[in-house]
Amino acid sequence: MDDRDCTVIPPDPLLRSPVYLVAELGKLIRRFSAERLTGEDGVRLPHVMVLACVHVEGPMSQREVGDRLRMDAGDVVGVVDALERLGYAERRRDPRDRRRWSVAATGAGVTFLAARREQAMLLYRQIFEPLGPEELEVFQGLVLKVLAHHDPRFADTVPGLGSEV
Amino acid sequence: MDDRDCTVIPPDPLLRSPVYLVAELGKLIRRFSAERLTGEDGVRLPHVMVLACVHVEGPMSQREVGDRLRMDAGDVVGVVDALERLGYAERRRDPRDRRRWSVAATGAGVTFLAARREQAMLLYRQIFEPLGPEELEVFQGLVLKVLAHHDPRFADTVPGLGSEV
DNA sequence: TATTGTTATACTCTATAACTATA
DNA sequence: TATAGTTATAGAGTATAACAATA
Repeated sequence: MDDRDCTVIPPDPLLRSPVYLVAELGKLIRRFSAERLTGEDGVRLPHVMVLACVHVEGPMSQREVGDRLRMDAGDVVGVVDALERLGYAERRRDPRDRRRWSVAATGAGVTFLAARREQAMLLYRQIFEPLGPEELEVFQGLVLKVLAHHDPRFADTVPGLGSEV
Repeated sequence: MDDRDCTVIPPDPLLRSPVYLVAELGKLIRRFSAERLTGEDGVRLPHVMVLACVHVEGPMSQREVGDRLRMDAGDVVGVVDALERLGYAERRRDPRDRRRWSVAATGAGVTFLAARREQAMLLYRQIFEPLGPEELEVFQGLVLKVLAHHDPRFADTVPGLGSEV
């Protein structure tokens, strides 16, 4: 048939273009996350990200969470709603600016995060398994270089080491 | 509190994790494509990919297009519908196996593709502008390594050079 | 091969409330 | 004060991508 007729131009430039490859890698990550990271409670990657954000960097407004994680401010609302329903995070009015809600992780949230973070790290080590530590470092550096070029907010993200989730 | 106990790393590991970085890069690419690649006729990236596929590799069935581009077979149907409406592609019986439909690019499609491909290449050169040719090569190699590890179909995609769209 | 429907993500638009700054 | 402008949150709604189920 014509599936494998060893064309003179064997592969296809499309299948090696960085844009296509990044899209495929994104699919792969989403599939992995959905299959093996989504909890019974409906907690998915964005929830873990937000929770980790307010835990690692301390309580902050929803707007700040959105800025940090490059999430739409409106979408943060829903994620925090879910986290609050689960008792993993809580909102308090910022007494200094009552427009703001300060989002903080609760004790239960921290406990949950510890377990889920382990799970996530294991998962992502599996995804990037074929890359050695130096290669992973190079990879992160290259992606950061591209991102920082288009979004100055990535510039202050020092290209040092540290790959958790 | 427990926000800042076990962490000596100031910025935030999340903001440098490969998973997060890939997701952000995906957003960037989608934003660029939507802003500067979407045609008046509603032709978007998937359409260009499918058209390029049947042009570069020759006519093939929709199922084969889906396999090549890792697209869902059902989604290919809609894309080919649109391409056919625009006169850029056509479905015809495969003369060698009349049970099969084969999708082929029309003359108008090839003309359109040439222009749009130029546009796409320019766009993606801009996205990956900060990377030099060697760096881009390394980047592609690393992504391919990860993909091939999880999807054997990427294995035969030789890690040679060739970054078009 | 085609149709239909579901889900997640990213985004837009609008409304409201609380803040800031100025007349 | 009073007024105008800005910001944080919230909700509704849209579009796309990826996929499942089925005809």
